Amino acid sequence: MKTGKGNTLKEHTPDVSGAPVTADLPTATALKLWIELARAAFAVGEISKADIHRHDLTPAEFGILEALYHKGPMLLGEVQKRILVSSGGITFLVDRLAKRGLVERQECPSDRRARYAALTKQGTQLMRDTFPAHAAAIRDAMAGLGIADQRSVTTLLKTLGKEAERLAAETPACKAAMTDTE
Amino acid sequence: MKTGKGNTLKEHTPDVSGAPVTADLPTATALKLWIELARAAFAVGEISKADIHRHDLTPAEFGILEALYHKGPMLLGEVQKRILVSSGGITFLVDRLAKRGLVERQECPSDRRARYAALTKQGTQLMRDTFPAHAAAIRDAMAGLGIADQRSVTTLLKTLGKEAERLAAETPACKAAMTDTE
DNA sequence: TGTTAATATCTCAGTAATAAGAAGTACATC
DNA sequence: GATGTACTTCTTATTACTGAGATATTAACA
Repeated sequence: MKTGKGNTLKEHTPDVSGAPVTADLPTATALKLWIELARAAFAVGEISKADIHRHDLTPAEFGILEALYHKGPMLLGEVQKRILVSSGGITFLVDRLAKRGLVERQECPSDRRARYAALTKQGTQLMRDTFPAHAAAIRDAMAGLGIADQRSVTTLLKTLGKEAERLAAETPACKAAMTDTE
Repeated sequence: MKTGKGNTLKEHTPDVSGAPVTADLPTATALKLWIELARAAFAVGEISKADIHRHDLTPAEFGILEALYHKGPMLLGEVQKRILVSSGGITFLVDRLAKRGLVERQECPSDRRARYAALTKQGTQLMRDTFPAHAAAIRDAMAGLGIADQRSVTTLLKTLGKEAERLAAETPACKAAMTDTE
């Protein structure tokens, strides 16, 4: 496999010789969860990425197309928040999609600084052709759990994610990084 | 996270105008789960990354140090499988850590192709100093859920992840990528 | 009005990583 | 032994993206 962006981090299980790091129970529990969370997200991400690469797109590019496909034209800043890239990144990515004729920029009548990104006919067609198969690949990737389990994990992860995002937003070091994308 | 590297992907919720993509129930459920899985992993990854960056390390570098700290000297290939980077990546990362005096290469007596990576005294000391705080940061990141919920999510994600990895391993496009590290 | 701050996008140098393949080494089978 | 295959690390070129700052516009308020 390859590591998706910054997506590394495995095993923290404290055991072996020489270097004792006996974590307390809440910490040990959280570390185990982090391992499984990272592993699961990575594995599903690989499946998603493999499918996306079949169309010569990066995950970030596909994220943009997907957002525009489902929500219609969006301001660049809105897309940026949604797919979580840097401000430079969204410009770069939209440029590249525009060069391929999948996306176009449109002026914003009420704010001359801002630009909309919108799918072209070709871009819409591409998504119409490819999204169902992509969704099916994700569905298959999740097939280890039944629907009921998937629902409960979703609920719990939503709670977990919200709190982590809240915490990240007030962590000094993250704050700088997040204000850019959030 | 990062997916990093490649860890993007948000919302697939099918709604809006013009472009109908009404997914069936299992697919819609899986897509919702994927959104929350990616968001949660990303948010926790950001917190982890912010902590790691305080020591001027990348997540991948920290992953190596962590593995060596807990398991002792390992073959480069073993480390590579563990932290999920490419074969070139592990060479690059160990080089960089070696330049900083945190890690050293050791010959393998039984196989002259292979090299061990091992923490230096300085590297061990660094982990001793920084790992507890890092573990605490992860614990706080997970604090949105109680211990019992964390345990059940861990169990479910383990099942999910195993199946996704199994599936990825037999998906042609992933296969090539996986054989490199797994 | 003029000044200052906040927004929205863009530019560009820098970087962590990947991908593909080279080189050396081990091993199985003949 | 000789030969072909598989494995382990390293090299080199390329890439997708970040981060810091530039530019242009809007908004806030004295």
